[in-house]
Amino acid sequence: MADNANNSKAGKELAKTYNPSEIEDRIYKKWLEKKYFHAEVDETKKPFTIVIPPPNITGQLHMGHALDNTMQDILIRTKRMQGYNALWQPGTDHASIATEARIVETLKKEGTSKEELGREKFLERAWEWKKEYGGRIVEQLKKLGSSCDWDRERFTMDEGCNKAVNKVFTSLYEKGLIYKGSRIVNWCPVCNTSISDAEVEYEEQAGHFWHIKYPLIEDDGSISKEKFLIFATTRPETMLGDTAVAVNPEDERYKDLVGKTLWLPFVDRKIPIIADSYVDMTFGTGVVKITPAHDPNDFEVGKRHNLPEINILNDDATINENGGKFNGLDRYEARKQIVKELDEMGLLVKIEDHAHNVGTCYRCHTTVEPMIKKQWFVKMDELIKPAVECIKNGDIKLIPERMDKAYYNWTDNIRDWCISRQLWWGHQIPAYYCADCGHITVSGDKVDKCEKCGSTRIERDPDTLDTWFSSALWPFSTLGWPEDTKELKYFYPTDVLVTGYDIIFFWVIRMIFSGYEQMHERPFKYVLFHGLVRDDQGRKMSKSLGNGIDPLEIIEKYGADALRFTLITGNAPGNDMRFYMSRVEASRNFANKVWNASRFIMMNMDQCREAGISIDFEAPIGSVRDILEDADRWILSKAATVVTEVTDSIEKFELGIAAQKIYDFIWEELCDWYIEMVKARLYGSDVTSKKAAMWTLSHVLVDSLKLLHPYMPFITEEIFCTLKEEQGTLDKNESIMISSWPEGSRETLFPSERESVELIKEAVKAIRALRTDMNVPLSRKAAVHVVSEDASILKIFDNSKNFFASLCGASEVFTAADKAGIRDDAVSSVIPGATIYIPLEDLVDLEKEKERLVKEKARLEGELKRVNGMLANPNFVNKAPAAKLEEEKAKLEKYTDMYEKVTTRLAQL
RNA sequence: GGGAUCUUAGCUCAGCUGGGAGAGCAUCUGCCUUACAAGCAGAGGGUCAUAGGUUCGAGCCCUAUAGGUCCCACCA
Repeated sequence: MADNANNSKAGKELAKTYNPSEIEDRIYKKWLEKKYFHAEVDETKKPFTIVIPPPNITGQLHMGHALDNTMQDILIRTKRMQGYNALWQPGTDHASIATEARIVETLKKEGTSKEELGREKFLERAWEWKKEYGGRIVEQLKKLGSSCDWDRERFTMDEGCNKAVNKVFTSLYEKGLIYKGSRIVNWCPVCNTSISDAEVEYEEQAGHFWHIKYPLIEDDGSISKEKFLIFATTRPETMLGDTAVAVNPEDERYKDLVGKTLWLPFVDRKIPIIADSYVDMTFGTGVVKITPAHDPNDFEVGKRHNLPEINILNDDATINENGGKFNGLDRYEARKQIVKELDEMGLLVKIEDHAHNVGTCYRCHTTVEPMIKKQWFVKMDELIKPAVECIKNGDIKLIPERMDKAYYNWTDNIRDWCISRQLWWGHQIPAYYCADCGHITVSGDKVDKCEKCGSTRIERDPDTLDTWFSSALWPFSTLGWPEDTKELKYFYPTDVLVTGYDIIFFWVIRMIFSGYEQMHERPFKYVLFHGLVRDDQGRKMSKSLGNGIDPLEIIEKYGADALRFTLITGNAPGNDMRFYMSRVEASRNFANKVWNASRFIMMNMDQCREAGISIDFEAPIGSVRDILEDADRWILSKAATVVTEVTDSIEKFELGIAAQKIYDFIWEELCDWYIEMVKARLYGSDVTSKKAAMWTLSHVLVDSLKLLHPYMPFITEEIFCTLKEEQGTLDKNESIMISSWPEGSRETLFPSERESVELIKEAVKAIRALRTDMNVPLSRKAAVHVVSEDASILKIFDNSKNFFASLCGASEVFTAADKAGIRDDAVSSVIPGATIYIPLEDLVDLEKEKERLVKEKARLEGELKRVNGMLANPNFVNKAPAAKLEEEKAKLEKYTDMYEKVTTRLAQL
């Protein structure tokens, strides 16, 4: 524990395990102070811009935010290191419904209400609330390491955004694209506001079909006792608003009845039987009751037949005065009563169980009621066109591509967007009504008199706009629009939008058409979608289930780096993922691995310095090329390759694949192989060899840290700075986040060394396997003999003798052209081009040895059969590409040789 | 009803344009080897949902089937 208490600064000994909690805040503070996140317009550099999906001010950081922002941070940090002028534009959303609900709740606890308080006072309270809690989520984003330009933080209700909203509203109104109309809208009786179609979520609920009959009114005006029309409904209470009953015009059963009237009970209304093709004659009885005021389809039918629209509901979903005796009852209570009374009247035919989808409010999940309300709408048919075109012609690319389909599905069926909300917290609609002439004046500026008649008896529309109206403008409003700012010119259009597929309809589409409409240009080039973070059982994380995992707790315990790495690996773009603690631990272990590898390297740097060996770690590869050994060239070559691959993967937004590549390179190639290979040199006395190894270690470590930095910003910064301080070059390398992205340069690619070290690895693995099979622990050293007729292979081993000791417990390595002088009972293993013998004196179990060789022989036989099969197939030989053919031929040669050696060895035993 | 997507090791998932099946965790066996036991080495484990098809060659492309998930529509 004492070790863990203090992560090192230079000079001090480094702690044995990495302890993120004490490092992260210190580093983040440094980044802020140094203003590394801040981007200014600079025409000499290429911009790279991301606007944050503004989190709600009511929100708390959850795993979805953590994932979303980690992805953005990875992209922005990478681009920043690649020399772009990277701007990550942050801000928050006022979240009208959610915030208003929060304030209303508080007021209720205080024994008052928003009505009692009045609009002005209410808004004051809301702003206070925003001041106190609105910044909470921003602080949480910082814990995650987000490199947002906080100097540019915005809010959807700040002055600039207000201007943008007013300007857009006014211009759309002037163009006739915003209109006020009486139409059927979704009404949430709890949030007490209308909501848009996108905000309705359908849930399957167990309900009933009530089969009801309405009596026919005879020609003499009497109510028939025998003749009825029977239909079914899932919402019997809406009958109070029925103004017709419809049948299909083609329906022979009812042809004669069309034009006659039925008697509607309770409200004692005569309603006509009409014919409309909307009715499906094959469904049920082919009869539909028509309630124009409370059903969107019926509304359309009503318009076609000039039916009266009778609203039977109050805003709180109780029955109003149009409901006769049920006036004042809650909708569900009324339903019960109506069914009961219909039954008593003999008008209830039967009740069936029926599962159906019910529209609910996406915020509070209350069942919404369709109601006719006078609301503001955005006319969508023209606006949506460029938003469809841009996906078709590739101006904007959705990732993964399959999101296109969902996108078109929405755009193809789009209806006008209801934008008015009966709320106070939000952008109040800039429309003013004249009490004298009724004219509507729409203006972003304060209006004192009617623009038409000059009357001062005007009143502003009390409603506010849908939250998404302002967030639709986010990519340009945050850059200063409607002012013609230099930021807007330089940073717009933004490059990538990163968000969850769940808000494609709410937000993404609306930003796209708004961008084209206002800026005449796409708002971003790519939309990178991610999925949901689910719990370990695949369930959505939710408050009601209590299965949410708090990212902040994970950060506290395992570090932000581990959380970020966990969220980004093992999942493909747009797919949901499950969150497992075991994966967080694995990420934490990886951070610790990086920490310890660095610790090892720095300890050896210390030792070099103490021994008076000076190494110029900043020296270019050209100046050390001559002293590099095979292993050095091998790892440098591997590093160059991984740099290229990782860079390409990130370019393609394959962030998880890139992360996996970095992980594999650092853990396997660098730690498990290269570091083990150079130990003998570091502990030995050959100064030149030591210098080459140290230079290589440092170089490869720095490149690895840089590649890893976008994923694990904190630990990489800590190690980088410690390393540079140790090397005395901190002044030139004050932070990894402003260092340059590594280049997979050609001069560090060494193909031949690559092959040679790969052969050595084969040999080491073979020896290790032999030892395990023979139960010889590494602590028991043994001589290794490499036999090959190929002098160049022997030379490879001669060059690499020095690391067999630490890698596989070799006491000595001998190379020879034949096996003369090696004990007959030495255990052996055949690798491509050579046979390895280990004389183990008394310890040999010949039976085991044979068993192993027989197994190996069988494996080779299998390989040979496969290769021979391919090469014997004339179709393959004729049609396969030449390179593939050569590859298979080479394999045949290799396996034949190995097979012969194994058989010979078996014969000897 | 329309669409998307998934089905790969015991579990959770990768697998980029078709060319000898991978990771993490779990399991088994050895190791406290002076960076790391949050570690090292070795091992076991998969007719890549099923059935056809295209191809010299299919986890990958096409068709059908079964099961799961999600989105959209909403026949009252």
